[in-house]
Amino acid sequence: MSPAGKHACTLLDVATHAGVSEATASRVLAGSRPVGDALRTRVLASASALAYTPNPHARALARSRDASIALVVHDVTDPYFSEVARGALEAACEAGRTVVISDTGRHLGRELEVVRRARAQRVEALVLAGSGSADRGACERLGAELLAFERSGGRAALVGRHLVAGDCVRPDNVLAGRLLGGHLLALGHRVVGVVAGPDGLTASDDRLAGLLAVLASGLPSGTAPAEVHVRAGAFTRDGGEAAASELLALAPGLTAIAALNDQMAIGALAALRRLGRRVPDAVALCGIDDIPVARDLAPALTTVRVPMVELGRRAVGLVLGEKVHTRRDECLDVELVVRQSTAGAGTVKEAR
Amino acid sequence: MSPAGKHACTLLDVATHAGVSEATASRVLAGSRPVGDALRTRVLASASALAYTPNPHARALARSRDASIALVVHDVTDPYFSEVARGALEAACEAGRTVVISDTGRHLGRELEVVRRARAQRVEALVLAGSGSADRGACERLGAELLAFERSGGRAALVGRHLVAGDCVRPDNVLAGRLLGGHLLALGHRVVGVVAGPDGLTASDDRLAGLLAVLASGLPSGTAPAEVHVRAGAFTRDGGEAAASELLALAPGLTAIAALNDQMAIGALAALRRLGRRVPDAVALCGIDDIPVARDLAPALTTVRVPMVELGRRAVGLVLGEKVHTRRDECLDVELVVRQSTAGAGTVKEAR
DNA sequence: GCGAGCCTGGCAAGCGCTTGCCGGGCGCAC
DNA sequence: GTGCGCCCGGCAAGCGCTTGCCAGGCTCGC
Repeated sequence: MSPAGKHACTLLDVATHAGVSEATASRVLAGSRPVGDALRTRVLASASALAYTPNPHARALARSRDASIALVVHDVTDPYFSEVARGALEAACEAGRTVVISDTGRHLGRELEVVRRARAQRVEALVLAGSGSADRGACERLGAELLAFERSGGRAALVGRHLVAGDCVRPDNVLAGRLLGGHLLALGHRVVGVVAGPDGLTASDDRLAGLLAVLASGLPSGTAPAEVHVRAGAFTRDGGEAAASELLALAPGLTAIAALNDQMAIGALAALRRLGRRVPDAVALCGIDDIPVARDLAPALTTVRVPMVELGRRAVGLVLGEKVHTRRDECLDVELVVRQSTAGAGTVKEAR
Repeated sequence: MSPAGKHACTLLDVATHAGVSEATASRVLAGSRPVGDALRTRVLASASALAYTPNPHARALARSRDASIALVVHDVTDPYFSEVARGALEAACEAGRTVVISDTGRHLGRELEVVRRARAQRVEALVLAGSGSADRGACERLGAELLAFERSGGRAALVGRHLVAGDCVRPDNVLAGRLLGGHLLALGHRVVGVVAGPDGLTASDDRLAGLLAVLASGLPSGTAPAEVHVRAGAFTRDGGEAAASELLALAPGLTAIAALNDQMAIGALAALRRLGRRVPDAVALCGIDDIPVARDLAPALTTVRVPMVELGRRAVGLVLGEKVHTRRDECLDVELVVRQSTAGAGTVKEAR
């Protein structure tokens, strides 16, 4: 079938077949300039007759702008990131874009390198779903690189973090913290341990700020403030397990542990189990994100639902959407999901 | 710094700076032909002085071969696929390749389309980690497309499935099934429910075959065969939950459930919990894959460890490795991991 | 009725890199 | 000493597509 020499057919084939010039064919297919109806239909017909597929490299070269979007995550196997990636992939696919993905393995160096490459490759858009870093210097270098990327005409979006350049889309982290704090206070907890993320990450800092604000000041209903102990856990399961162990040693009297993400809550659960502290009877436990497996843990994990897929979709939406002059910052709503890990019989209860 | 007009510097810049022709510069950088030492060093020096980055599109266009590899998964949020993706990404990164990823959302149509696009784009390699399909027609079309892809010079590898074209790397699925069967028999289970994957998927069929073979014939040690009930569960958590519910209704007397992957085991666990059947006391439960969360479930899940990351790495290794004439089929070893979900006090025990 | 201006098609010059081919310079064998 | 062949550098022709510019024909205004 078809000439089918070495390549799928080229624009020239289409143009010839339709009896027009290559330029005209290009214009109708790209819609870059109005073309008369007669020709347009002829070209379109020829294109589909020949099953024409434009060569993306030629196009990228000519336009010096690649039509794919680069997605950077810290760890694909982390449910949070894979959900975000899922959303980004869906949106990109719907927009007909291909996405090149990189996994930094939580290395900042890799992140910088990837952004640099994205710039060199002149991809049209960049979505950074890495969780950021406390390292000022690294952040500045990354920011500078991102700025350069934008100045060279690319679009960038950050998921759940701020930088000197790029639009931002994030969950309402402060609210997430407040919700957890309010929930724990209302349940009567007065000594709570917090498994935080790495210092300096907006995601962790904001969640922590919201949580502490509520915990430290009590509820409007008159509920008294609580004593709080904080340990950082790197946002990973193992980090959470370690941090929870320390907390338990440090403050044996605590009746609740709030992990700032679900992965760490899973780790904390393991620590509690290992130490023989029953959840929620002896210690209540909660997380943030509502990763899919949260509901299948035993006890099912109380958490704050973060629209992870939507974060990914929006991020892609931003970088593909029309260019606006001000930097955007979208904040997505979150919602408390109460399950068994904070609701057991032994939990101290108070009138609401 | 540097001319820095619109683009990062080009090969021509390097050549000029080094005082050689573009062709020579190209050859030393690509190593496509020996070049005298003097020139070589000059060129290399200029390249690094100018921080030269080759334009991948120009290269792809000229070579009519893209240096990136396409990775296709059915669902990035499924831990199995994200682990595989992780391995593939690592390997690709080490080999200096970029990877463009597509998530088919478990739609066969998308899969076909993606392969087609990979061909049009002339990517150098394709890694298909989709789990296949029972739909003969779809498989044939996909196989044909893959064949065309290979004939056009691309390399393809399949993870955990066979097709008319492409190398294959997979876990020892039959062994995985046998291990589970042997384990359950040894524990004394004589009525077992099996939550299988979709019919027609090699991964499911092989696991099932291994499991049934052992279950139906007993152990060499003289352990008697078991009565088996099978229900398919689509390899998803929800499918597993539904299938397990059916099994329990169908054969209330079963003392063990073997899910053919961990996701379905998680679903089955939920079903058991909902029905008030304690695990492992009333019903033992086990899965296959050993996804990271398996050990954090309560009870921790007995399963068969599948080297998921390694599957991804190998797949990339195959497509990037030297071209050999025969189709390869790598089978990776698996290992039984016994945890609490089959080890509770109430489990019927027999001498080993 | 005629010129100004607009609309639309085509020409051709690239985008940055690779590669087939040519040719100059050198070493070697006879 | 001369001829042959080899090694390595350069020339230039693309890879497939986009786009600035030009020109022909049209419409419209005066």
